[in-house]
Parts: sequence; structure tokens; C-alpha cells
Amino acid sequence: MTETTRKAPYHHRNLREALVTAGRTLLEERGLRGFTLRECARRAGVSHAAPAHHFTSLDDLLAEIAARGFVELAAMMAAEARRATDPASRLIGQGVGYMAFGAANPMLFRLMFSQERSEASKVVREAHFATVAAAIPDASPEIKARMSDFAWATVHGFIGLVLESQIGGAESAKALKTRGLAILSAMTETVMRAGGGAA
Amino acid sequence: MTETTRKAPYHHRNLREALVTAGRTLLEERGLRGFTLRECARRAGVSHAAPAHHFTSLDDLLAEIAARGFVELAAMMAAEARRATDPASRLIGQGVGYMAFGAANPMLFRLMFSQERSEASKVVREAHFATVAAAIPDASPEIKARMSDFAWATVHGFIGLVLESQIGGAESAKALKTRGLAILSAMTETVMRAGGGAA
DNA sequence: TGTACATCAGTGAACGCGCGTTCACTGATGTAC
DNA sequence: TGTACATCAGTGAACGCGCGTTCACTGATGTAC
Repeated sequence: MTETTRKAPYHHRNLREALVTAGRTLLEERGLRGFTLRECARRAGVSHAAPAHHFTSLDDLLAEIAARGFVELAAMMAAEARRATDPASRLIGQGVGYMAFGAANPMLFRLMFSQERSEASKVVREAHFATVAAAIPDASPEIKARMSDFAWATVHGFIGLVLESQIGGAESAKALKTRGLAILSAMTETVMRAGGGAA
Repeated sequence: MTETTRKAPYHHRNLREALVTAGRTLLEERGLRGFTLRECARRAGVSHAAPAHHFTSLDDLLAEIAARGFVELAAMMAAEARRATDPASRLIGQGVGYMAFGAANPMLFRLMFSQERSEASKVVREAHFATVAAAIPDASPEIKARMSDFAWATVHGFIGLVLESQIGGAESAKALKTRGLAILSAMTETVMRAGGGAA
């Protein structure tokens, strides 16, 4: 044993965090089917009974992982949107962030959208609606709502189909991104037009 | 025992079919997590070891169920599309069929799109592309391909979000259908415009 | 029409497995005095 | 600064569970002659 080898302390001090992190990695590696509490505990270097002190059940841990996913998704959307200077590009940017998140976290993305809808997705839904509404400020609430549906469906569907390898199985990431951008620009054009703006 | 009570024959004669049917019901009732070979066998009125003579594994049965789902999905798309008299309405009709299938078979729909892409989805992909291409015959192959992506993403994303209760949780089926139709018409308009047709 | 026999499609017992969860426990921590 | 003690966050053994899969078997079928 070298000096740098520390004996694992009895108390982990950060087990909750460690379990969330380990769980997220495990999820990406094995999918929902291969996700078990015991394996999370193993990866966090702790006995299999320890998680019970932090999560009431397997589903509780999954819910926490999903909830954090939504926060991160919203952050990625916002980060991309912030780089744009006009409402239409912000809408595109937000879509880029959404797709990038999905591409980077396929299983997490799937998990987030296969649980019952929770409060957690609210940040994403609201950010999305706000950006669409800002892009077509003069449109009626009805049209804003329909275009918000439309934009979300387009973005969500594209990345979903990509993750399910229905679209672009053999293509490079770069080619896929181009395809995604084409969809985003068609979507944005439609939204702007419905809002009464110039194309 | 009445005369109509028949003793179960030793040979089922149609076990493969019965397992597929039972499995599909089970899937809708319990989801993928609650799907087991043993329960399928139980529902088919057969010992748990019997399915091994028809399916090599649980995943084999799931694959068969998913494959049939794609056939049925293609049929529903075609049935709706056939009722339309012009290319644009055909595209809308096809989307209606797609959404109707998803709404009627939420878990099956999810299953079909969570396995690795198989040959089974080919019918759907090709029918979809053909309808888009027929709607914009003069467009370049590139545009046809992009609009095909776009249309599929829109339809797939919308029904996906509905099934995940991200869209329209509390709404009636009728209200939801209206929202779906609004999306389909926005989508179709975009496709037609990209193809150089009048709006 | 009858019979022998190969093949098919069931049965039920048994296997090993890893899981979630519970339990009594104990080591470590941190606070009150 | 020291000590008592409540509380917290671990441990490891044990529970019961249902699962997929395998196995030797047997009842039923259908075909060749």
C-alpha cells in the first residue's frame, strides 16, 4: 500500500450524490433493464443496503436522476439560446441544445420521457413555450400554444428517432447535425410565418 | 360442468399466436417491466416451459410483437391515407393514422421504438417517404429527404409527447386530436411550401 | 382401414440467479454541557 | 478541553421472490406402408 491509498472511511459523506452519479453512468451503460440498486451501491463502493438510507426505493433514485436530467436539459437549451441575438435564432438554438442533450445522454433522455410526467419537466416546458411566444409576440395565445406544440414535437421527434436509430443509422455525427439543423430551420420558418412575421 | 366446457386439449395448435396476443395485452397492462414469459404462458393457459418451443427467448417474443406492430402501424397509416384525394391530404391522413395507432397502443408503440432498428420498421419508413415524395414531386431528392425527416419527426414527436403526458395531460381525446391536427396541418404546409407548391 | 413409428408440442420439476428490502447491529459524528 | 450521549450512516446476513432456462418425460399427431 502506498501512502496515497486511503482506507475507505466508514461514512461516505456524499453517498446520495455518489449514487446519483453512479446510477447515471450505469443507466447509460446498461439501460433501464440493467439498472439495479445493488449495482449502484457497488459502484459507489458501499454495501448494497446503504442506499436505503438515502432513497426509499429504486424508483425513487430513478426519479431523482430524471429530475436532474431535466435541470441539465434546460441548462443546455438556455446556453445555446443565449448565444443567439434574435428570437428566431434563439428558437433554433434552443432546439440545438435539446438535441445535443439527447445525443449526449440517450438512455437518460429516454428515462426522462418514460416516467409519468413530473414537476421536473416544468422548467423545460416553460422555457420552451416562452421562447416560442417571444418569437411571435403578436400572435394569439391559441397560435402561440399550437406553435409551441409544433416546435416541441419537431425537435423531440427528431432526436427521438435518431436515438432509436430510425433516422441516420450509419451517418456521421456531423451529417446528422446537418439534418437536425435543416429540420430546425423548417420548423422555425413555419413558426415565424404562423406568427405573422416575414419568412 | 356444462356441455360447453371443453377440456383443454394437450396440444394447443395455435400457441405461437396465442402467446403473441397474450403478450401484447400484457405489455399494455404492465409495461415492459412487467412483461415476462411466464405470465404470457399463464395467460395462454399453458405451462411456463411451453413457450420455449416457439420462441427462443423473451426478447424473441418481444421482437415478434414489435414486428407485427409495425405491420399494423403501416396498415393504419395506409387506411387513413387512402381516404384522401390529394397528396397533401394523404400526408395528413398518414399522420392521423400514425397518431391513432400510437394512441391506441401506447406501450406497444414505445416498445417498437425502443428496440434496435429492425427490418420491421422498413414498411413504415418507406411508406412515409413515398407519401412525402409524392406530395412534392418536383423537389430535389435532397429536399424530399429533408422534408421526409421533418414530417416524420413532427408526427412522431407529437404522439410521443402525448403518450408521455407532456402534452395535454388533462385534455379530452377530442381536444387532443384537434391539437394533433393543427400540428399536422402546419407540418404539411411546410412540406408543400418547401416543395415549391402553393401553400 | 389399420398399424408402426417418427416427430411434434406439451408437462412439471429443478437449476441457479440476482434482485429489493428488512433487520439488528455498530462505527462515526457532532452537540450539549 | 473533555465527556456523555443521541443521532446518523454505514454493515452483512437473511428473507422471499419470480424469473429464464433446461431437462427428461409423455401425450398427441400425422404419415408411410
